[in-house]
Amino acid sequence: MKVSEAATHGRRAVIELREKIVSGELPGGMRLFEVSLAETLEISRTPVREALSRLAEEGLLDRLPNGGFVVRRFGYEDVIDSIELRGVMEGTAARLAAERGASPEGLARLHEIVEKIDACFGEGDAVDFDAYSDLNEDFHRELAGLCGSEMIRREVERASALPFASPSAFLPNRMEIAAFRRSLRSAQEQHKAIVNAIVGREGARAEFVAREHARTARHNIEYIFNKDPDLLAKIPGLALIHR
Amino acid sequence: MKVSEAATHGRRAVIELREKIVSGELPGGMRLFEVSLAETLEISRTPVREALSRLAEEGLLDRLPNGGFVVRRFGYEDVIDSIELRGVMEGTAARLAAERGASPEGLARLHEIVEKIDACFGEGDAVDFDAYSDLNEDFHRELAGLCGSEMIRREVERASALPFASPSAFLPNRMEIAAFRRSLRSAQEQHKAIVNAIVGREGARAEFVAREHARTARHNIEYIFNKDPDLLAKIPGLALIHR
DNA sequence: CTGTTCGTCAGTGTATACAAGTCGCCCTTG
DNA sequence: CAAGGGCGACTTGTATACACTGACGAACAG
Repeated sequence: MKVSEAATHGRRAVIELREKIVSGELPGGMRLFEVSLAETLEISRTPVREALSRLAEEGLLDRLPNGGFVVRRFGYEDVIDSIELRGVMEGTAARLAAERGASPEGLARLHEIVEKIDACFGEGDAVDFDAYSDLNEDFHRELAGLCGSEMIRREVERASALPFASPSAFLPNRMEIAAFRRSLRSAQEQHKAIVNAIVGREGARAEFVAREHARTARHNIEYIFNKDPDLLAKIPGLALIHR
Repeated sequence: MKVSEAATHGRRAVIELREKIVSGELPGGMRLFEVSLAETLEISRTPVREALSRLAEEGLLDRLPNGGFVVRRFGYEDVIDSIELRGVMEGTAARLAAERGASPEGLARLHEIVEKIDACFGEGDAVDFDAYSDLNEDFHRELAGLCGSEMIRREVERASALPFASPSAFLPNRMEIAAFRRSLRSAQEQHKAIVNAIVGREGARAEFVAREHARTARHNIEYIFNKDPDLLAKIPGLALIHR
């Protein structure tokens, strides 16, 4: 058996089912039955139950009042709202880091990430997307934990958990649109402003730049919905959106 | 079998275990073993697993990396942080209700609740605690759903889920301290200000009054920790705090 | 034709036996 | 004495049989 596979049937089931939900293969509103899933995945009902329970925790499934699960249905408004919530949570993490003070180590790591992101930009519109995407995630993860509170870190991460709420959800793998690439530069300016505000103990500024930063994602998704809805099925994590 | 009992062993186990955690009988940091819990509750391991899974979802347990659960450990900072987060979330709900507009029905229900709370106050410091407590919960629940977004409602409710994060966590059953009773009046003033701000589409005001409103709870818990720590074991939902 | 009741069945709830993994301890060996 | 390996107990993972419940439909009575 492959080592790369998660050790247990339960973990594997979580991964496979998540993939099927995110890809839209199990569409929103569909009820999931333990027996049929067990047959599909070729395991018994027990690890299936385990997996369903974890996916409910993750927010991809809803529990029915009398037992059973349905795939949660997400619409345009839910995407907007979850981006809004991520902005609010990241804003709170930034504000608390400014108000309560951030550890020198954390700030150093954040500065380092920002510098590395700078290095992703070349002449003109050229951007190293893959590197930017990874570093962007690092930045947001570091920000979440910066104020030193485990509870804040945890809840900020949670707000980024849904596939379309993540900070790099729309950081286009091979997106050719020039406006999107340019938006990365202004996003990086916001990264710097957030760090600067935290260093200067400017809580309100840190909070609201972080919120505005999340608006970039909202702007992108609005563009996609209005101008290029075909992209919906193509961008990972957007295929499950109900139209 | 009694009708009042939750239908399934699993549900009953959730209730009993939650009670034992909140009361401090199962202290923070304690590892929970399926077999021993099954023996204690006189059921098999299956519904115990189900219950543990739900309590992890609720935030009272943490999953261990290689299986198993521990009772989550909460300290003073966690109480402060979770109240902060509830304030942030309720602030967001209030702001969005102001910005996006609230339904007339929702606003009417909110007004009605506010009026009923007014009726809880008598001459001098007299307050009908029980009625206030129920109505206060109604107010916060109504506020959470006021902007019409199911996702916002759900996440605000979630932020109030931990026993010491709930809006009426410290609304003292039989608390004799006059200052606490007086604080209820100013809390009610804040209720009115929040509603007023929402009606007037003043998003920023709604958000920050709601945040300040949550500070009442923080103020109370700071008082308890500093001046009267014996109360910790007595107030429901505070017994699980690690000192 | 409509309402009610009973049966069937699909699906989850529960118990339990067995498998497999993890961790600590002890023994062995260098 | 230290390090490494292996043994064993303890705990969770998995399969499966059976119980229970709720929903739907058919049949019968009013």
